[in-house]
Amino acid sequence: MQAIDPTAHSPGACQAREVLDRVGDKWSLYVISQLGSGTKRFNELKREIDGISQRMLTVTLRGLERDGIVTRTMYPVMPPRVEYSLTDLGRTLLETVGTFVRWAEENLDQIEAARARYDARAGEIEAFG
Amino acid sequence: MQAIDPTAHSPGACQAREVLDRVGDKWSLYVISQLGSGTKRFNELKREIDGISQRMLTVTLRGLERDGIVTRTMYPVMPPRVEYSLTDLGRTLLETVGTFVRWAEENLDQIEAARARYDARAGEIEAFG
DNA sequence: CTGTATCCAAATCGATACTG
DNA sequence: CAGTATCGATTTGGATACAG
Repeated sequence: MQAIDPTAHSPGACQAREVLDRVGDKWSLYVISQLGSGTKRFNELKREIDGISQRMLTVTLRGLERDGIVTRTMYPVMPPRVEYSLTDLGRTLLETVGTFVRWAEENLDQIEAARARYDARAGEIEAFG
Repeated sequence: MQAIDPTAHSPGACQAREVLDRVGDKWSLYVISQLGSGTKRFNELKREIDGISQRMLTVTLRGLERDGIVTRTMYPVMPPRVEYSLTDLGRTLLETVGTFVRWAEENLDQIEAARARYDARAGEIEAFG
């Protein structure tokens, strides 16, 4: 790929970081990934994304909605029903996120192994160095 | 893409998050992106990655080295010379990161527009709602 | 040049309690 | 059900000083 060159001060490269910060965080990645399989309700997402708190799901969904990546549809019934789904823009992002998540899954073993080697070496140095 | 299903408790899906956390953060993305154009020295990276502090560059590089994504080569000369480059694993990640960063750059305008709309609507509600 | 160590401020996040 | 509000703990990150 083309390396990003901040020295060029192209508006795109400088502001892209802000986008990556928002959309590249752990929970956003998982919300986008989950919404890839269709429209979901709030608690449905909460159940499916292991370990996310209500607060973080709310915050993440608001951010993605603000960025035009998910839509929020509220049905004024009792009890309330709110549905989330990807926008067109969100679906283009889904492709990218997908390859990223798959990369992580596919290379887990290699990374774990690398970590083990690194930690073992660090331990050695601490003990005998 | 395939949605991640934490309820399945597949070892890959559950631990992939840990990998994404490390490799998906802001600074890692930029370090990987920069190293895509070749081997770099510490201060070279620091200059090229706008806004990164010495501390965060060190922390980020250590993490990526631990995960087997970058190699660190130290030349015992005075003054010290340390070179960083991507491993084979790192180069496979570069592809993925590249599409991600490009997505952010290419869709910056759409996202900014969406944010402006969202914020305008929120302002309205605050003022007249 | 390439770091490490320390301190402190700010952001993040989870838990909990409460609301329409 | 789908949130909001608040609080305290943890994490993160920048600034600074120092070292091989």
